[in-house]
Amino acid sequence: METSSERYPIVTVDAVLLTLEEHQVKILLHRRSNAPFEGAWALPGGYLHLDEDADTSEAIARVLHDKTGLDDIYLEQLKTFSGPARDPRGWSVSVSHLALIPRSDLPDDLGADVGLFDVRKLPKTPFDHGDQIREAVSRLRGKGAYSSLPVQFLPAQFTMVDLQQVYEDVLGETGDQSSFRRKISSLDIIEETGDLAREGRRRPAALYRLKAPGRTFDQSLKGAPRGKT
Amino acid sequence: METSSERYPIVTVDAVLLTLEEHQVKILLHRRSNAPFEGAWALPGGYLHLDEDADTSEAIARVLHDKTGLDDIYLEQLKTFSGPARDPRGWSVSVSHLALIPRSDLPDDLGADVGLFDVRKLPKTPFDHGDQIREAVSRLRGKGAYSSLPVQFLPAQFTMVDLQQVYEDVLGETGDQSSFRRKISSLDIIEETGDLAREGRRRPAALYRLKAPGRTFDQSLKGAPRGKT
DNA sequence: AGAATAGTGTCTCTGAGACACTATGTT
DNA sequence: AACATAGTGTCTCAGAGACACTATTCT
Repeated sequence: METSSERYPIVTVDAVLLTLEEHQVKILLHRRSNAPFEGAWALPGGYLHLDEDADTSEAIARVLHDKTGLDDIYLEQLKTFSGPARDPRGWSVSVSHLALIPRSDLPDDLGADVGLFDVRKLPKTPFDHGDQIREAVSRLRGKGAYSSLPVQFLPAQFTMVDLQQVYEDVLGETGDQSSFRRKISSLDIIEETGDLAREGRRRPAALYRLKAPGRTFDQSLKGAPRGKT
Repeated sequence: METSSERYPIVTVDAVLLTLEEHQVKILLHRRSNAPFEGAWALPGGYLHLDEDADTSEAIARVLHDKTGLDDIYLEQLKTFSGPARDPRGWSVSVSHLALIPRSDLPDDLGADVGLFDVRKLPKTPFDHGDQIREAVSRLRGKGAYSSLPVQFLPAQFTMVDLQQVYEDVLGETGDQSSFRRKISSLDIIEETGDLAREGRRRPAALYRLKAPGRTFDQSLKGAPRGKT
């Protein structure tokens, strides 16, 4: 029966970490400090630590923590990429994850080896990172129209106007205010906090938050809240 | 200390192979011939063959070919399951796939170590196969309402009435004929073959086929038609 | 009070479901 | 011709977009 043809493949985890900056969907890339492709802009990723990771979501959460200092990032599994050629080190499997984060959770200055890039103007990336990014953006846009994914780009409290702006930035189209509010209400994913956003302008807006801590319905519960360290 | 391969986890591929029999969604399980869980009903699955598999989809296609003799099965990647506890042999990663097949493509008699089970009355399954099955059925039902997934349960040629029956079997609810035809037309996924199905009953029905060989839109192109070998 | 932004009421038009009808084959 | 199943026409109602209106706060 099993005559293992060789041994096991290399296994890694990667994250397509997206955020919104200047009304553009941007991706966080990181300069590789090791071979292969040392010095190239690439997705944050790394190996599993079999002695500490509970699953691949925890593994990528750990990697992101180590590379960006952030915890409690919204994560969901995207797709697994595999094959003999995608990594020059040999037959490999990469479990790719979608990560979403408000721009304000990142430091203003990211440093020299971390950068945010408009997803429509990407630098050359190694491996199949381009495919992973395309997959992630397509997931965001595809489900974005009627899911709670874009909410992850906002801080915990936000106004309806903020929310509408985010959806429009993600989908690249503007819409009617009244229709938007109706649609969001029917999705039943946010609730009023009771507070108001008074930012010195004119009439203050009501503040909302995501309803269930565990986000929406289908895939989302995966690597979501992470009560982790 | 356990067999832990220290650096890399065990990597396997599994398939949740679904079909439709007697208007029920059924899953193909297979009696394990090896440890662990020898003799238990489990998902068909196996190891990667690094010297012959081009990716995980090809790997699971090869496994299914070896276990059922079938080629050209509709496949799409489902999700990757991982963790230290899901397999007693150690930290493991399983890339799970959804496979759909017409009942008529399977032999009438499946033999003693292959069985079809109603997805609502599953036998005990080892590993996290129960989770994988739930995930697959939920994907089928979730996307089934407006995707071309259920078409994969039918042979290459089928009538509108056949098609409606399949959707209703999958979703578990009946609907209006006129509405159904309008919805399917708007999806633009099938086309008339020009032939008629004359099965000795009364008026013959027009025959249809899936439009693009590459199925629908979003995820489906993954492991789809497979001009394999 | 007036300006500016937040938030709502409502008209219309489209699209889905319900249901009755027509069409075309078999016996 | 009668019948059974395939396939279509159309009515109605609910929901989405467009747009004008009202509400609340700041200066």
